[in-house]
Amino acid sequence: MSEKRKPYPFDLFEPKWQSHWAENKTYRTPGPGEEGFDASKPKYYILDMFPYPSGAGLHVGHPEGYTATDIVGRYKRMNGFNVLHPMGWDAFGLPAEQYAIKTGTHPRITTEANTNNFRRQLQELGFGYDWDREINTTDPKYVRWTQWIFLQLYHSYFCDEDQKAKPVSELEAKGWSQKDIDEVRLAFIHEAPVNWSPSMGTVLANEEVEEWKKKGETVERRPLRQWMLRITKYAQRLIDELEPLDWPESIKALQRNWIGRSEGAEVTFDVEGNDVTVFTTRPDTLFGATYMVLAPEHPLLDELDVGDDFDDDIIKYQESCANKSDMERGLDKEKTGVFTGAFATNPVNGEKIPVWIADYVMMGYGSGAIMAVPAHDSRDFEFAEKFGLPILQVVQPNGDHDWQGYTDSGTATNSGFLDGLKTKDAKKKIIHWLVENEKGEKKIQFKLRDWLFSRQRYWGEPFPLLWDKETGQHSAVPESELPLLQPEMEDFKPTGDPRGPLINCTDWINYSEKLQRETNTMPQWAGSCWYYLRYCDPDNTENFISPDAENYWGNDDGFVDFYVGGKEHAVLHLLYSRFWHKVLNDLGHVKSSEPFKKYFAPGLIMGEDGQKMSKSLGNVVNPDDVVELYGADSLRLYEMFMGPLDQDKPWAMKGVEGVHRFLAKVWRVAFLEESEGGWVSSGKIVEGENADLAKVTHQTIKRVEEAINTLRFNTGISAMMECTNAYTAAGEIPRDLFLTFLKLLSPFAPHLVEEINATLGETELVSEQAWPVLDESLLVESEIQLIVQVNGKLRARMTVPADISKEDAEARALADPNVTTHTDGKTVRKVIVVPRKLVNIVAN
RNA sequence: GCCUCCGUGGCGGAAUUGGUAGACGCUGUGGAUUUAAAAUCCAUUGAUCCUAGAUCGUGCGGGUUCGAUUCCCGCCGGAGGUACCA
Repeated sequence: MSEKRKPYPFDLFEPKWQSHWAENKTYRTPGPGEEGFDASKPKYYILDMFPYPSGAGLHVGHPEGYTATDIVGRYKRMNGFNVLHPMGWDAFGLPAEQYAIKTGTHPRITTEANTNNFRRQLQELGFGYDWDREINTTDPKYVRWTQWIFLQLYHSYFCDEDQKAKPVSELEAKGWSQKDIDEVRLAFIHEAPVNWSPSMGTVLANEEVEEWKKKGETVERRPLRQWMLRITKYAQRLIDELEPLDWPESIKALQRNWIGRSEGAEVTFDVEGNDVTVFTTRPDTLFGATYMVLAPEHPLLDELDVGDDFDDDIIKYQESCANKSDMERGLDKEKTGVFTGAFATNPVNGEKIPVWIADYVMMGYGSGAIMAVPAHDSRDFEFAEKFGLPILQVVQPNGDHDWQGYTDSGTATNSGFLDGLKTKDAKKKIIHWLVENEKGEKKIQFKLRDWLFSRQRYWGEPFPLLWDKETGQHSAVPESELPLLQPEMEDFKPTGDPRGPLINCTDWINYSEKLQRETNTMPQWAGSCWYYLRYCDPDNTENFISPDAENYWGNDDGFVDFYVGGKEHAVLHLLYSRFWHKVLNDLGHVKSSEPFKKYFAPGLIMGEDGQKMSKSLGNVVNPDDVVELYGADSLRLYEMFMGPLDQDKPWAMKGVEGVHRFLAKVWRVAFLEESEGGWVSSGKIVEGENADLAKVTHQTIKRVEEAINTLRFNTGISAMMECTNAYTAAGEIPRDLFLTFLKLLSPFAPHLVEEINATLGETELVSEQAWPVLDESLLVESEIQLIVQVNGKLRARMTVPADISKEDAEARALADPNVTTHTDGKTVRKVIVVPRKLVNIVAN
């Protein structure tokens, strides 16, 4: 019966305000052309990564970033901005499909239930989203434009000369054949070994393999025809255009690393009458190449005529490698390989060197062939040692290092015309020589690979493409037929057919006598590649975004002003979005070339035990439980008070109690508890003035503003706690100061603030009022404290007039008894006076 | 191995153009209020010397400086990313 007494009645007023906001559309943000739009205001577009609405519901990690953006968004609103702060659902995805396979429940049903639950949870946290702009990637009205954008890629190629995408119609006009156009299309079909998951019945992108393997799925290599997107053409731009963005350096580094740019040279060797090109970052070591290694899959191996004995070895070795993924190859640290029986001719000196195959050379990087310089490459060194291949020094190390296995730069030696040159200069000279002699050229190589874009799933956007049954040529579905939705199905089981589950829907597949539909679907990334654009104009039926909306809400130097979301998406999602945005930019559909001007990644919230939250560890905190016990404001405030936003930090329920107590303290400034448990006016809010409280309040304005601008919310909350402590101690608080304070707190704890504000008789919502203006004059101190150090050690504090002269400060410091005890018997060598800070006396 | 970041009380963390280390909160201890509890309030809470006051103290070792948590060099430890990428 005796329910735990609530320190303030959040359970009554939080739902009340949430309904009020929803009914009055308090956070509705009209855009250009919409009723109530005020074009005179500046705009601010602040965006959260939209969630995948899983069956498990919201995790306490979600509200971390969402609260941060909510605070910044509310702050900007109060400062006169039109703030676009939307929310939606990245709702395609495997879990709903797998649930469908198990239960027969259509993914659309599951998805709807999950989004409803997520929406409820977010609304119960009081976030100021404009729910009229809600989007869902599975909504046919959204799918239509995802497919439309895909067709823009399909109809484009990358022009190397201008470094941008252009319509393939330009090539058609020049008389290019379809076959040649397909060689350059941004969306193209390609047969290659891919990661096929028998357990899931789909292929996966390289980037996804490890994630699913961890979850227990099986993945194997298998050659299949797949749709790819030619992201590699954008590699250089994706690096260069990252530079000016306001992103954390660590995230930029992650992307650069992933794109993996290497400068070097291509060198052509003759192998038994065939040209074989290798890529090397150290062309200066060409004289030290003592053998060549081909990847086991290298096409040359089929051409070579080396005799049956060698052929057998080669085939045996190829078979042993074929079953291993790149990842597994990496795990076998022990070098393996076989001699092919063939020899290559080193172009620079005519040396005959043996050609080997080994799986430490990958077909997917460079040309799938290397010149091995064992003296100056650790892998080649290891291989040469194991197989007794010659090791020839061609670099004289800087400093006192052993030349064997020395991989840094130095001075060329045993290298003919390069001898004596520093590595840097030797590189230049040898490249010049290679070009002159038509044996190679300078080359920039990237690790980034083209994006495997097709999946064999039901719950994804179907490709709006058709195949001619006779010619085998593909073509696009007319735009008027978009969206192209999946057919209704009862049975979602994988067929084992690598064309995916849609292959069973014969009615759907057969488009006409001649034409058949593509049965692959797009990966989950597709919808999240462009959703930030759709929020600006979510109901547009003519265009994916109107030029007016694009123009008003976007920036030229990065569309979204501020993007917040987990760093687990730092590489893939952010890279894919940037790629699509650049294509849309190249084709003239958007003005900016980058989607996100500023980006920030909140840290992970760990379990109370300091470990990552997981069901198996039983340390997961459910936001619903926290809201039930302490209210939404407490949850919001706690997540911001835990520590720096970008840092990983452990959950502590005691900490929630702490901020809960703080909010109760604010409540009790305005209210007094009756013996019956009700609340009446405290009578402490009065008309009047109080210079001390005015000073504290204005200091708090300053500190909270700084905290919001630098995303260090924890320090802003500390400031508000100190301010509240001052109010509590004061007894009576001037009404205008308290109302000012409420404005400061409102972005953090909007429910509590609106409730107090309304009860005080104010009629306008705090969130719709202007942010307080700092009065610097109130912060001016007439007296300040100076500290006095002797030899850098604190010895005394003195209260002095704020405008004290250096001379007076020095004189008073030297006379201070706490100072003289430490200077007596010593000679004062020097006195440093830092105005308004300290006096340091150097004496010995 | 490489890239990026981090290391401050019992805990989360404050303190940046180098200037009082430990703000704010949690925990602990003592007290007030209460029939009791909840809630609330007050004091105290880096270590050592066991009062004063002093000494030590921001991972370790150096350096620059009147002065270093902050800047520089070299280590140690941790987190994340990536990895036979030629």
